[in-house]
Amino acid sequence: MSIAERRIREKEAMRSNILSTGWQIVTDEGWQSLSIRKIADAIQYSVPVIYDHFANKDAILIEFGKQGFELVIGQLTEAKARHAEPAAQLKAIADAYWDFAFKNKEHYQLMWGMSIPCCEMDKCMPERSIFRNLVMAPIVEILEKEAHADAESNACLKYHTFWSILHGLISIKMVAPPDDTEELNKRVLDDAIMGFIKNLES
Amino acid sequence: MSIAERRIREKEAMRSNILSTGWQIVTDEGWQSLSIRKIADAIQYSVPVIYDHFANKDAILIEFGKQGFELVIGQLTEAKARHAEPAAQLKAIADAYWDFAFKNKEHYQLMWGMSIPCCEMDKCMPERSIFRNLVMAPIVEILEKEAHADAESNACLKYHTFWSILHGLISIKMVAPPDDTEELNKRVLDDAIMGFIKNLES
DNA sequence: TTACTTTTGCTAACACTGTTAAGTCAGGTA
DNA sequence: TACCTGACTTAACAGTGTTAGCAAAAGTAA
Repeated sequence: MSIAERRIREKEAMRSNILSTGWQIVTDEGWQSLSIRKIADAIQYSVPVIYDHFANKDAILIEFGKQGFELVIGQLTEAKARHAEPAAQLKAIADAYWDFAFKNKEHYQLMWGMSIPCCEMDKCMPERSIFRNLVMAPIVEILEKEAHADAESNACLKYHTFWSILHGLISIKMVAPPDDTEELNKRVLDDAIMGFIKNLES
Repeated sequence: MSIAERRIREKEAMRSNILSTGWQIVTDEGWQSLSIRKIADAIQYSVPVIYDHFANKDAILIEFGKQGFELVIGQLTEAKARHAEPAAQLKAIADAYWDFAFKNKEHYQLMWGMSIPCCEMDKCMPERSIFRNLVMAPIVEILEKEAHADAESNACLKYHTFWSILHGLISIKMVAPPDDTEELNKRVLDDAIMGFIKNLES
């Protein structure tokens, strides 16, 4: 009983030790240079121990992606709650998402599988649908207010557009950082999102 | 004279042999699994000869990125030439860009440095500014037609927005391919780009 | 033609990756 | 006490990018 319990506890402790040590390496050197051996070295265990807790290296990176989703969902929820009007909510979500991406660059990249084969993503990431619902709700509200014929199916379309704009801007800025000013980038975001919202309402 | 010329010719032949053989591997197995040894094997030379022609593996991948730019610039130029009105030109460019991205997935990914450390990109890729000018021209035209106060500076903003929408849509579809229908994706593109153009004109 | 130099290409290694088979040894169980 | 299960290790396999050092061929000058 108690022994088995302790063993489970120890196993979980080891697992989270691997994750937090791994994350330390990621923040220090970038996720590209995370390696199983580096983790093993840091936790002072041999390499195969890590494979007792994770199927492979990708599983560890996917775990970080999940953590990223949990983080951003929290921040988006807060940002949304600060406003009543759906248009204002949408703008707040966009701003919060933007902030998150650049304050949590490593997380952001792992969330959208910049490293991981894409097919496994959807199964491992139920968080993506939470994110989706969060963004979709205010869009549906706006469309319904404007009494559009097919609000539901349009919302799906508009959701994709909304966060394509966001993700596009962020991707570009991440690939080629210092050739434009910080300020221009924020203006592009504002321009795009305000245009999008305006279009939604008309 | 003639001997030196032949040597240069042979050297260039070897270089393009490396590139075309490398590209064969990329199209067969994806750029992630391109390796120097695989190229060496395929061209039936030992590994170090490749380093006589390219500083490292990244240099080869960057070369493919360049080729991608040349390709897309050609196709966008054609698409643009088929229309007279700047709004129609912009739409045609967007459609052509979209087509290119999915018909040349490997090229597209290498163009935007999904593998390569970003800092070196700008130096190695003057093609990016050609691309930029190509897209910017019709935007400037529209803005000037509408007699906007600061057409020039706005165009820069709008250019970023335009292709952020494009790149965002494409990135998303590339990361998670089969969860939405082909048709929806095209509708999202049309929706986003038409909305963008409408905004530009008002 | 001979002697010298340059170029070309190779072998073999270094220092890393991810992953796993096989064995050791301690803790817990009957 | 004898056994067994698991935790943990060593050592290896099969890859990766990269480079030092050497042999042979090719071209040049006497």
